[in-house]
Amino acid sequence: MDPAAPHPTPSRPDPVEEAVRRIRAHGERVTVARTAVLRVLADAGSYLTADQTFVRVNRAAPGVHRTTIYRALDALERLGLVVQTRMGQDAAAYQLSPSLLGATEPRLHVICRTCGRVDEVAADLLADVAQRLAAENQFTLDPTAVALTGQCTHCATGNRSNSPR
Amino acid sequence: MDPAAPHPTPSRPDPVEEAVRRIRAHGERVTVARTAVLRVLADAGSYLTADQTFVRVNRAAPGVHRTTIYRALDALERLGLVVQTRMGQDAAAYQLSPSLLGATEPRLHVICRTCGRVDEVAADLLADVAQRLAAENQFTLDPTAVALTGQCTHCATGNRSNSPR
DNA sequence: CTGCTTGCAAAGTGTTTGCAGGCCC
DNA sequence: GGGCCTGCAAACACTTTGCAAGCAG
Repeated sequence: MDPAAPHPTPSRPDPVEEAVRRIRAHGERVTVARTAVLRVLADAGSYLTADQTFVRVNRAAPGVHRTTIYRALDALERLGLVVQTRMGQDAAAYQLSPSLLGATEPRLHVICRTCGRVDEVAADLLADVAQRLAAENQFTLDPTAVALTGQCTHCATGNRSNSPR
Repeated sequence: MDPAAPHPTPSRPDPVEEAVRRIRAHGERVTVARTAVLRVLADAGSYLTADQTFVRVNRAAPGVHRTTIYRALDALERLGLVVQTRMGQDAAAYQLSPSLLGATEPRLHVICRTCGRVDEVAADLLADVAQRLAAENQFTLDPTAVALTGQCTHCATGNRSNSPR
């Protein structure tokens, strides 16, 4: 409850501050909408869709238009501050870039095709794959943008009682 | 050009015939639309979107409605005869199930985030990943449904002259 | 004949665009 | 103050749904 130490890692300031710095460094503008989007993504534990971001941003900064969320997310992605991932058929999902979080590895998730559940998995899972792609196909894999689809044990064992989505 | 040997592997007849057999085995109906969809997918070298399938089906069987393509693809996917993959932001892409082609491994592709190009890669690329997911996360990976995103050398080397999509 | 499939039209969802006004730098 | 960002409305692409008619089994 110490207001002076909101985070366990004081050495890493605030990802939002760092992001703002980088926006300026790129010569782009820091606006209420963009800052709010960054804050919301920073506070979110995992992926957020554009719509979820819209809802949360409007709690803190009412009046921000849905279109602006899309444009802000797009701009932040171009600046490398936000990463977009596609999971299944659904809306695109966004998270802060690992570089802002001090993480060397991005968060990696698997999604169950049947029940739609999302689980986090070992971040280095695709390390070998990335190396092989670089060597054999001259292709630089973006592990964050990869959505691994399949089935969780619960659904794979023929459990049909799950909500199909 | 020998009409009696259209395929180098005569032991495997026609994926469409096999698919039709399985449709019947599941107690579902074999229709012109479904057969045409299967034929088109069988003849296609790689992924087809629903719309591409629609266009090609209508060349062979004019009058088939776009909605029917969606419903046919959905039905065939439920029967395990067709696999759907999402690539980037674009429309869903479909291919015949590997089980129909006698292949043990599905086709695997990488897509360049910048220029949108799709390349086929080694089919066993994700074998280790699948094993790890099974062991560590009790998760059955569906390699066919995975779209690997990243950048091709051409775009990664700062080449900005590409059509951005 | 029974009811799964289809055609048609319309709605739905997620996302993008054009334009005028507003705010950041 | 110049021009990037935004709000608003409309368009957009892809996909789904309701209903009546049609065809497979």
